[in-house]
Amino acid sequence: MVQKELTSDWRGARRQSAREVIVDAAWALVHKDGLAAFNLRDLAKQAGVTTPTLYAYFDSKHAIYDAMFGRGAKEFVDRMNEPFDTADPPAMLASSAQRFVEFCTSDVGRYHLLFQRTVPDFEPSAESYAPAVRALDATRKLLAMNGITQLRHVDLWTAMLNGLADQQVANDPGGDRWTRLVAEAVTMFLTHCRSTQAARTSKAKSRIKGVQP
Amino acid sequence: MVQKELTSDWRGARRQSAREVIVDAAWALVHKDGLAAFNLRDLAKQAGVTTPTLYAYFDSKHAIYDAMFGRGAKEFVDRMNEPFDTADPPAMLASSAQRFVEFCTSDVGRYHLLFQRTVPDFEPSAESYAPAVRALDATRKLLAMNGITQLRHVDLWTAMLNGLADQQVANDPGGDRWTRLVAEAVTMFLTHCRSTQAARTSKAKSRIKGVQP
DNA sequence: GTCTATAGCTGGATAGAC
DNA sequence: GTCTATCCAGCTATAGAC
Repeated sequence: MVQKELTSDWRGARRQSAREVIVDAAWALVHKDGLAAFNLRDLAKQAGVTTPTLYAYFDSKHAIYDAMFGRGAKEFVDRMNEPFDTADPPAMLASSAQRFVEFCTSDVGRYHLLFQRTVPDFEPSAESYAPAVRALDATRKLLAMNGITQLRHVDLWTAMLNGLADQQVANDPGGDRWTRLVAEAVTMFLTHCRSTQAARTSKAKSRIKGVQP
Repeated sequence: MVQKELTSDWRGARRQSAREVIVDAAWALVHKDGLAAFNLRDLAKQAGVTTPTLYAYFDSKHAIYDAMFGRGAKEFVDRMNEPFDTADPPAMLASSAQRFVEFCTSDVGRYHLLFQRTVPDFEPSAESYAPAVRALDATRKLLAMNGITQLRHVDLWTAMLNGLADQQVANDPGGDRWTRLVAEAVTMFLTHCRSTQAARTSKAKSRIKGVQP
């Protein structure tokens, strides 16, 4: 029951492209009707095949979720790694934040699968998850460019952006009540990190000079 | 098919208390196995009755969700409105934030039903939702005590706390990786609001004095 | 009101012909 | 590999006896 992932021969290539077609259809359905309504009968119809044919390419529904997750994670890292139209670190960070929230709110089903883990008993495989890790690394790098290296602050960053996206999706879908707050949130965050950074630095200097607070 | 809500006579009171027993059992199950696993067979067993008996007290599964939501919302407002052990507005706000995140993370199923709306096609009735509105009003009042009255800032507050709770529940259940950041987040938020408040005030003063920036 | 029994539906997964 | 046909599990909801 092992899935062939090889694409070295034309046989594998055909198989792989057929899998892609199915994943295309799956995302089209989820985008239209939401993740909760997703089922294999509708998927087969959308892909122009029958249910058993799906099982020629995937072992189970969860395997399809996994392929969908992989696709979504790849879209995510690709979007987050697109070049910025500025070299100013704070501006890049703000851009990145905008991208993140826009990515989340532009496809609610994708957001639920990738970030909310709303599918019972589903966990992505390491392969599918890998791109998401790369995206987080890119974010960490961007934060570091702004002098932000503490895990505490990285976590605060993800929580803040996730919260904005979540409120937008849950309470004002299609609107901009929370997305429009992104720039302000970034400013708030940067100001805060700089001030605590400054405090730490001056504390360190004081210690060096032997001064007690 | 209308549910009797009257408790004026002993008949209605008995009925109401039977409903409470069922809702008790429902929450016990959800607390144990999660919201996604919740079904009526298990609920009947837990409540010590059979499935049809549930329908003597509720019209549908959604009606049970609604009663559960009402209970959860009441717990929420009760917890949020407990007296604070301080009269200092910023300290009260910080306490409130701690309470909120602790409330969310202490029962994941409850968090999903109340705040994530993860049940397909379920929306709480106005009656069940009412306590949640009162809780948000209380939060608004607390923020106002700290000089924060703009809708923008209220929304930023809810997004930030929701984000912290969500990350905690989704990525570190049972831990404290994000909950321990609450105090810092509150400080960041308050500092930010004060500074923009000051900017607005001085801008207004400048306008009065006829000074251009 | 409470039970036994079951209808009726949905949806994942498979057998076997072609 | 793809189909038709079907199985089977799990679930909400109801019929009818007591």
